Amino acid sequence: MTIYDISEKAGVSIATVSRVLNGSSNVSEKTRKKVLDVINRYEYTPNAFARGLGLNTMKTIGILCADSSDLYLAKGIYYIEQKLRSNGYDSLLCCTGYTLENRINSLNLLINKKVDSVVLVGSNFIYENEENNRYICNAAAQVPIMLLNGALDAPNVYSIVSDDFTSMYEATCQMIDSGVNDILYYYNSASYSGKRKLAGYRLAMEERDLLKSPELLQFYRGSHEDIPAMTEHLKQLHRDGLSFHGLIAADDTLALSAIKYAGELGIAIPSELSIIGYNNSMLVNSCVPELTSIDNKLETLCQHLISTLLGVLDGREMPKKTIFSGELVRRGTTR
Amino acid sequence: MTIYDISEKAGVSIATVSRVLNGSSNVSEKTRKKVLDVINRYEYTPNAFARGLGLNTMKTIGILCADSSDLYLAKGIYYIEQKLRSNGYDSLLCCTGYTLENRINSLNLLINKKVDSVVLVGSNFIYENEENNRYICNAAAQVPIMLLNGALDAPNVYSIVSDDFTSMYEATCQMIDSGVNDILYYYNSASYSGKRKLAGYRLAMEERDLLKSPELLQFYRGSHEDIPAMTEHLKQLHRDGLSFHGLIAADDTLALSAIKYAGELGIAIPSELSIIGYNNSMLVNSCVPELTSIDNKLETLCQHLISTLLGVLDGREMPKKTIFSGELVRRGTTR
DNA sequence: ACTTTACATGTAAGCGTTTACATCCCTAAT
DNA sequence: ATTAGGGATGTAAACGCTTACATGTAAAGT
Repeated sequence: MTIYDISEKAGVSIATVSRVLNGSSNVSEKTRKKVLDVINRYEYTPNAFARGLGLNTMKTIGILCADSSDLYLAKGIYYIEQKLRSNGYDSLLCCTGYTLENRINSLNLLINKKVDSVVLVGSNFIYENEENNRYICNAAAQVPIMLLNGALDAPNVYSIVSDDFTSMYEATCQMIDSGVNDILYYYNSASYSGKRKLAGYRLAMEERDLLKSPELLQFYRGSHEDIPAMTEHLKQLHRDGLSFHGLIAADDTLALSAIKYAGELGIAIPSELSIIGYNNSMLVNSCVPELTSIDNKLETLCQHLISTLLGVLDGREMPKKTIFSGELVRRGTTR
Repeated sequence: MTIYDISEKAGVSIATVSRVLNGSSNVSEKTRKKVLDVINRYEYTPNAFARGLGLNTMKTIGILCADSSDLYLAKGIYYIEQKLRSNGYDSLLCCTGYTLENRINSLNLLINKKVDSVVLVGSNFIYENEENNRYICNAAAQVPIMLLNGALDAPNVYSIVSDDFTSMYEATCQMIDSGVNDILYYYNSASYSGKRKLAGYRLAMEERDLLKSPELLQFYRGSHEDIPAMTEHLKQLHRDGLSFHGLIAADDTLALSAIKYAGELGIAIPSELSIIGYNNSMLVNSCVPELTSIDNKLETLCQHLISTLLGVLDGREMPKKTIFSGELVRRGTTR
């Protein structure tokens, strides 16, 4: 069933059919009805390839992320997908894992698929090394690139970020003000936002001259899902004699492992150990006591990302970088 | 940069360029090299639309799921996406939510996008009412449909399911054998696999005449992420005087809420309350004690789904339904 | 009544591939 | 030397749509 069949059955030319298909104004109400009628009767839908060839767009946005099974990224993908769909766009998902080469390949692949834009979900896509970010700039030469929680100052790339630095700074200050001086920072990522979070903690601690030992910065290598391994890591630190009465984690899973660690060692929360997580994910309610966590307003970020994207695709001038501040949500793991 | 530019620069016809692009055999090694050289030098990539128009396939598989932010579904999507990519296919993701109308729309949309197949992730897509499943059959008339954890006997639809019935039956038997007679069944979905799980529990209980009260079947309505609400629900049951020394949950989140419930009421696990969850997700390690849970081998299912799909696309005869059995992974919430 | 205008519709030329078919040239068999 | 055969290459038609341009028609203005 092609546009020719429809035009024939409706007794008009293919141009007219195409016009009603594309909502062109130059069609009389009568013929529009007639054509629409035939289209519905035969359940005709235009061939997407041919349409793409003609229009050079498929109303599809590429989504690139490291790992769609990550709790936080999955949420981001979900919001973005939803909001795109309600604006008439589809999304093409690519999970790249964490190697640069795969990322470059996936990005090119998406662009070859003729997506109208690609949004990079998560800051793992931004590198310290300028050279490594060139693949993003190359891509941006073809289509606008949207960065969720990552920032890069380059033509045709737009960044939507949460102010992780300030969130972490303020959370640390508040924990210090509550009377905790020896605060361990527990993190597992050296990504763009990972660095910003760390910097926030660091500033708060250094301002008060509390960052006495490099041991207070603890990096966990390993799967972002492997809570037992994280717990074990903390227990090892304990055995090694490291002492801390506060723990700030760069992710809720890390914080959760701290709760387990405390539970297994009989350390009381929050009287002997205060804990703050990050992301305010569903995990915060899964534990006892419930986890104090920083909410970085993912849905707001996504909402804004999509409206920026739609603006860009519409040819409007849009802000290159937008920053949203987060919020500390207090629960049982802090005083 | 089109195939014409390349053919010109390489001094051959577009047909030859197309042949090397598609790995056709009828090209001399010398010209193949020459053309490849030009292609690489100019970083040419064929236009996906034009190619699609000619070949009528885009090497893209549609993925339909209710909610990609669901822990379990997200994992499934991840595995499928990975395995597709490593076989040269891309994936187009659609989250439909839980209404039939949205599903029908999304499915049609994917097919209009000319995907080569669509895989439905999660059994929420299968309805009791035969009539409601017709949308799947309609779709199957166009492209093969793959069902992950849902089954439908229809032409051109292939089902890959875990044997939730047996897993649940055996888990229930084991809990009974461990000395627990009053086992609450806690569930939140009446989907295809939801029903099968329930039936497994039911059989085990009824065989021993232990299903004394309908109160032992507790349905939780509400967000699959809202653990506090689930916990509250259980506490309400307790207040209402319902007594149980075992709880089997259709999902780990539900089981987690039971752990919280026990914690808040000072009920000892597992001596006073045994708990079994479902999915063996990352949540099982996030709590104290760690959660005994049924692993339904999601990765195996996905692996199998993809190889079946590739077989089907390859024109081979493939099994219409494949069943994998699960496994009870014992941890601290059971004796 | 005749021109102008504006709107509705049709015609045909792309868009960038794939591929059936035609052509050419070279090798090998007679 | 002649010819059949086959591999390499080119030509051109298709794929199904969009859209600039041409054409036609009816209402409005003179």
